[in-house]
Amino acid sequence: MTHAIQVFAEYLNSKDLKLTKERRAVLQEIFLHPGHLEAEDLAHNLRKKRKRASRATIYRTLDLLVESGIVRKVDLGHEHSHYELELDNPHHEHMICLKCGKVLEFSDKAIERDLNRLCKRSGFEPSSHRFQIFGYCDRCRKAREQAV
Amino acid sequence: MTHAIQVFAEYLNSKDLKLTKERRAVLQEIFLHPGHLEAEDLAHNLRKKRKRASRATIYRTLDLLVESGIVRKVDLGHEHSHYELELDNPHHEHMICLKCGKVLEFSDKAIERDLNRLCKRSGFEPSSHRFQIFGYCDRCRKAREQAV
DNA sequence: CTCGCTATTGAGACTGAATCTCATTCTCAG
DNA sequence: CTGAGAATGAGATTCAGTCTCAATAGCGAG
Ligand SMILES: [Mn+2]
Ligand SMILES: [Mn+2]
Ligand SMILES: [Zn+2]
Ligand SMILES: [Zn+2]
Repeated sequence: MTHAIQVFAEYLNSKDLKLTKERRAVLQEIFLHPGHLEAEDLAHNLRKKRKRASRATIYRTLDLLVESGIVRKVDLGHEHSHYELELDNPHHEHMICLKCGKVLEFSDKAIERDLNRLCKRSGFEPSSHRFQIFGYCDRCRKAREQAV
Repeated sequence: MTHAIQVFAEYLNSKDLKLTKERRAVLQEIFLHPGHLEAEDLAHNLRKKRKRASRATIYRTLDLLVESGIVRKVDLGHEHSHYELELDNPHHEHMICLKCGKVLEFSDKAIERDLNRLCKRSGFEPSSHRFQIFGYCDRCRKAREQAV
């Protein structure tokens, strides 16, 4: 957290931007709720704490946090974006349960190797990628099997 | 195309739905422009041919085509969906050029194997997945290297 | 072929996520 | 402490996609 604030402050400074109380509050809130969060949750949580920030500010701040490498935008197949910490949280992919929404994280060297091999073969220079698996988590799978 | 119409007609029939001229026109248009198409393009193309169909009808028809297994919805990282033929077009993943928008398709047995292995390990039952690689296609990569 | 029950259509209202506008307020370097 | 410039919030706006509902069309029975 302290480290993140520092990184953020430096980033903002380098761009002649300012570290406002709203931006600080958003970053703090992200640390309080680790995991995959959405902008509206953030707004909601801040409101409960009387640290309200407008939707516009929250989205603007999230963009800045992404640019500064503190937060990462993730696609979980919903109609809106999710965000997760990038600091101390290495790249990974997601399995998403279609029943309960649970998200499992995974990463696999073999897949990354294959990806690079495939890109090389087509002369494609990869800069990012994402891999999502939709299905049923252990719990929900068992519940379905019962039902049959 | 003939086959697709037949599949569609059967699907519609099985659901007590009707094969209207709008639905036929949409399906026909999809065959005329193979590749990754978007709903608005479809609307535009049909309008040029005086076969206009409303946005609502186009989206409704695309849903039906997906349900009947003729068309597949694909995510290319844009804010809107793309669609591609599913008939005679086996599952594959996409590389998307950030410069020119070009889309390369690829598929890889090793990745599919890894995916299944990883799911098994977590007790996750996969039902679908998608893998996107963002970066620069061969052409654009070379143009960038020149620029340096 | 005609009838009539249903499904379908289109215009436009609506939604939800995200972005923009702009007048007012805040930050921080000097 | 101050002022230039950045940031904020309310609300308007955008954009893809969905919904509503009155008018229309498909199609199976007869
Ligand atoms: Mn994650
Ligand atoms: Mn494709
Ligand atoms: Zn689950
Ligand atoms: Zn390109």
